[in-house]
Amino acid sequence: MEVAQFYIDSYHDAMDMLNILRPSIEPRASGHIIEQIKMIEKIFEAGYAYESNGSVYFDVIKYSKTNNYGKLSGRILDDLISNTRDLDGQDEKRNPSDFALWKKAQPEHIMRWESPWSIGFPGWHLECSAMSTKYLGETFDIHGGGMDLLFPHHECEIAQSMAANGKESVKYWLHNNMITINGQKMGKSLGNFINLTEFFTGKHKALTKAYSPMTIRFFILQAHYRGTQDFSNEALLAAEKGLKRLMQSFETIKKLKSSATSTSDIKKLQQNCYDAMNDDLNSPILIANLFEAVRIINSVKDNTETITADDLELLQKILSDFAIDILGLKDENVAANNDVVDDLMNLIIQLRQNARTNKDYATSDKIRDELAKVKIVVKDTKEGVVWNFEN
RNA sequence: GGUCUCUUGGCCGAGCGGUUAGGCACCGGUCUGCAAAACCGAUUACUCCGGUUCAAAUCCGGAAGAGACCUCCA
Repeated sequence: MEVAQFYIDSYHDAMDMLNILRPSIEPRASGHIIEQIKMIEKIFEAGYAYESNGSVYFDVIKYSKTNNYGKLSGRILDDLISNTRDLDGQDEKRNPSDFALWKKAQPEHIMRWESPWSIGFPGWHLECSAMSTKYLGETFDIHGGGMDLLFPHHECEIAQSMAANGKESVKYWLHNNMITINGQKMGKSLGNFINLTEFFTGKHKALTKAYSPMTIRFFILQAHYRGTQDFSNEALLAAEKGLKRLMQSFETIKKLKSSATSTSDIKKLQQNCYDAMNDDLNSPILIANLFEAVRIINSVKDNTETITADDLELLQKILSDFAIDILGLKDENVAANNDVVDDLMNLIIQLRQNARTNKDYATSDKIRDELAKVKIVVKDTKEGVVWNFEN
């Protein structure tokens, strides 16, 4: 339990940093043994379970006579039977494709619960079916998961729920694909495994620098969830810059002035954003549209485009709705929420401005360079000097 | 070995038969004391070989390469 809690906590920490909302319920399998035993009993009553040597198995062959086992993963049962490898302990099953609902524990096994069949533990597909039924009902809308769980895990879930409840449990399945590192799959055995904390701190030999949680989030959103995605320093660097440009537009838009006419079709842009998300959550297309918004914002600022007050409001809403609420991005810039820092910076910038007025560029450049070393960026814009912390 | 998926320009990544995806990098320009930021412009594609079609990155067949699953770890 202590080990599990450690990893649950570090998982929560990482998810919080990525600005991922916490679920309302995070049920644990070990806390739902009773529900799982009850579900096995229901499957028994339906006639799709059998006991063998203290363990209970699901009769896939019988199930497939009236149901399509393999419909989610596109597998054919006959192929599965002929291609199953010879494994130890298969002799308890009537058929190699049958899967465990309850396993009798070996003497050394640490998971031990009482059940009508033996002291043991539930089969590894069962907890998902039992817990989802308990908290979401016999039928619920969306079931997510990684592509690697598609078969056999999710296929078995479908069969179990169907057998126990007599109806389809899930309306839509969402499977996200795997990630690769420099074109190679990420795997502990390959030694190229990078965890989130290592991304955030940059402490990994494959990383040349640290990448902020929002950079990672934005990077992931730039690829479609169903495709594989390749991590590399170059790609992460590109995402970091792109995100910076996107977030900068949030500041820029606040200062824009409206005109009598708009040179861009903002309503069309909004529709394009909705269309992108409606097309199987096509976040890369959505982001492309958001960059169109950025372009418009910057152009209005540069007086090469104009925008009406209504459109300006709509544009602000688009950014807020799609970038913040839907994509879950947030501004990571450290604000100067400290009056002392503000006063000091104003003083320094004043001194630098004096030097510039006197054409003492050696001094003004030195101030800028030295500030850059402590991660403070100074920019001379038409509207005046702007400074902020580099994150 | 079996089943399935993928292969896009320097990098990442959309695309589902005809229309500029987008981001980053690079090059030229505008602006700037310089830089940064921003804007404008240019350039670089569709693994290979056949086929279907007026038209293919997109459909079909084949080859090569990569990946996932085929494990009572969830």
